[in-house]
Amino acid sequence: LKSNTVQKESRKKRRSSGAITLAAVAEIAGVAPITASRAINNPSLVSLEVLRKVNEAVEQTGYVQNKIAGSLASAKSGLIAAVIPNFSSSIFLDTIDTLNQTLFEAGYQLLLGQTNYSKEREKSLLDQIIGQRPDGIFFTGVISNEVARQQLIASNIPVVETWDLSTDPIDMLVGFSHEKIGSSVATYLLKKGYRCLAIIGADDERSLRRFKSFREEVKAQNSNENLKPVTAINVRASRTVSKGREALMELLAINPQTDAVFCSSDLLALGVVTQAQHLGIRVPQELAVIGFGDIAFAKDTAPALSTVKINSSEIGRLAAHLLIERAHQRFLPNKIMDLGFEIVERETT
Amino acid sequence: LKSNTVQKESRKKRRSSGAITLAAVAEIAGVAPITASRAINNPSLVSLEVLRKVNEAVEQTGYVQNKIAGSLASAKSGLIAAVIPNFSSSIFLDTIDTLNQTLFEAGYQLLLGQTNYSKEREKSLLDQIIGQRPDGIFFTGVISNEVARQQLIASNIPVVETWDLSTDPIDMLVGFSHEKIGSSVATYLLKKGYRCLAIIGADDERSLRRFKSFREEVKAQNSNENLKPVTAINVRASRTVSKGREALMELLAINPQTDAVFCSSDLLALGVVTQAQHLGIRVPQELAVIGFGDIAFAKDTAPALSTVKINSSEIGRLAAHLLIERAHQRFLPNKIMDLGFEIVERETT
DNA sequence: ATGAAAGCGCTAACAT
DNA sequence: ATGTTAGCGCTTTCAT
Repeated sequence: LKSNTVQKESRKKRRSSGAITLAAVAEIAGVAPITASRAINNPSLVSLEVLRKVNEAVEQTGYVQNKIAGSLASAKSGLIAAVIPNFSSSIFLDTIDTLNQTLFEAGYQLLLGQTNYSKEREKSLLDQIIGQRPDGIFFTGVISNEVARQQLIASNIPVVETWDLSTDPIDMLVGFSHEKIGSSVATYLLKKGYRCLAIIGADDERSLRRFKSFREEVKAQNSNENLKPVTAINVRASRTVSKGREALMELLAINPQTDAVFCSSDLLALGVVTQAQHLGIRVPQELAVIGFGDIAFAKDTAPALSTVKINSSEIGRLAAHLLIERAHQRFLPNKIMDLGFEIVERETT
Repeated sequence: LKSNTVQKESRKKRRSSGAITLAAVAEIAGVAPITASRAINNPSLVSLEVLRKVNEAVEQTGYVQNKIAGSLASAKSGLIAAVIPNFSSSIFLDTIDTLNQTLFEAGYQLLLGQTNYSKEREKSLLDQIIGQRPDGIFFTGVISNEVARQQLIASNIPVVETWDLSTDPIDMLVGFSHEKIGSSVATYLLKKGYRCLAIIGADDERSLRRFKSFREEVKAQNSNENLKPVTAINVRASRTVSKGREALMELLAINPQTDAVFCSSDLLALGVVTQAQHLGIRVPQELAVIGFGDIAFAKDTAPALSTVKINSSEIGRLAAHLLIERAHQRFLPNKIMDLGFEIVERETT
């Protein structure tokens, strides 16, 4: 049986990666390549007889589809890109986890890029990503850079922005209002009777927006009451427990009367609580602490941490569904979805 | 100027994704497509004049390379796949973080897949991944499934296995010995004077191997001393703080004299410490606790957590370098690298 | 330093 | 239900 790969006149040019191709499988099965393709990708289109022969040939050769070639031919890559700031902020990972699960079940692979909160990095990452022609792009946050926005719109790739609300998303949006969170937390703490409020947080854009409305709410309620101005400690990019401990020391040096702190992350809040315990400050009697994110073990710390809970898994699930729908060209009426938030009262407030 | 895309006889078949192609850029720049390609990918090969014209055309059109087409032509995808169990075990994320950083700087994109500790899932993920023809694959852990191993070897894709040591890796390996960790921790606790040891852990393969050698070490040292047998609490797949709290209750019910616990993760250990505090058990005087992983805030808990530290970032960095070297067809002498570990003594032992 | 030609391996489009 | 043909958009190979 002369079923060896025929070496042509052997003067023309050749390359080939050496891997088994669909054409080889088709030849063994005794059908045309397109028929083998159908048998593999859409079995209902071929006869049982053909299906059997093709499957046999696949088994025999150990054939694995070259999706690169398929992507080029069909203009569908089967890839969805996700852009995240980093892997340390575990708060985003629940979202990515669920996003990935949901996408995988629908047959998509996840292409992951991290920006480290750098706008330049975000731009070069975006070029790389668009180059890969993904079937959709998921962003943690919204894109403000106008050049990037235009590029995304021009690329015609479905986009979901998340973790925020904005009036003019590039395409789709699944998020919540940081402004509402800031004012709600302020109102909550004031209602609980705290009078000298402070904030400890990172200087990323979303934290800053929460803090801004927090301050404004305090100021607004100050007309009829006698409130101290809000003290702010900026921890830059460090959202860690140890930074929270340091930040409390800094805060108490500036304003020892502080009786409530709103932190931009649960880890920072945990640090504040730990440090307060070290200093013999009773939580929440002398100092109330509220975090942000509701990480998995917030309820298991001692005392259990009060925080702002976001349904981060739901963001991932919804974003995945939106992208999949869009990839299938389906009509989507609601392009902006507000998932809200919840203040979870535990033992630190 | 008739520079519009000429619609041929308009009876033949056409498709085209509609995006700007390299050919279009080349035409505007007045050069051949291959020259435009060189100007973009390897500027040193073209004259300054050509470079200028091509850059101008790129700017003008907003051209973004189609890497899918490039990948097909060059048999290089620019993608490296990473397989992780999940996103919740933050211990793996430092590795992935560094892996991703290092790869990005070298121009690679990360394709991420999660197995959820399921062998079936791992297999179907692998098919999907090989289909994308990545330039390398990173595994968290080692691959035991023989079919998968053969498939990977046949695929000819560079592979790094990690987080473990094995005598016959598929290709390259960056890890450490779980057996040595188990026996070292046992020796350490016994030297500190603890006499009734216990383990609390998940039932993944690597934890079990640490525990096995932990037990064996205790048994081995029992010949000359009078040690109690090791009690074991299996928490299945939950490596959470709250599970650690539950597990301690379970443990004390079974064996109230326990004076030292080795946990398979820092979060579990943290739960044990928290629960001990709730119960009024002094740590480490009445109960010693040691974790695994050295998560970022292990040093900031109260009391600070003793643990086993793995250089997880280094695993990512090394793996990235190995894959990149291999992708460039370079020779690699040391295929197995043992990164070791360190017992970090803090306040809980 | 630049270009012409020929594919990479697959699938869409149009037959039959 | 199956096949024929012609690309997808790029880069390799070989010339000049």
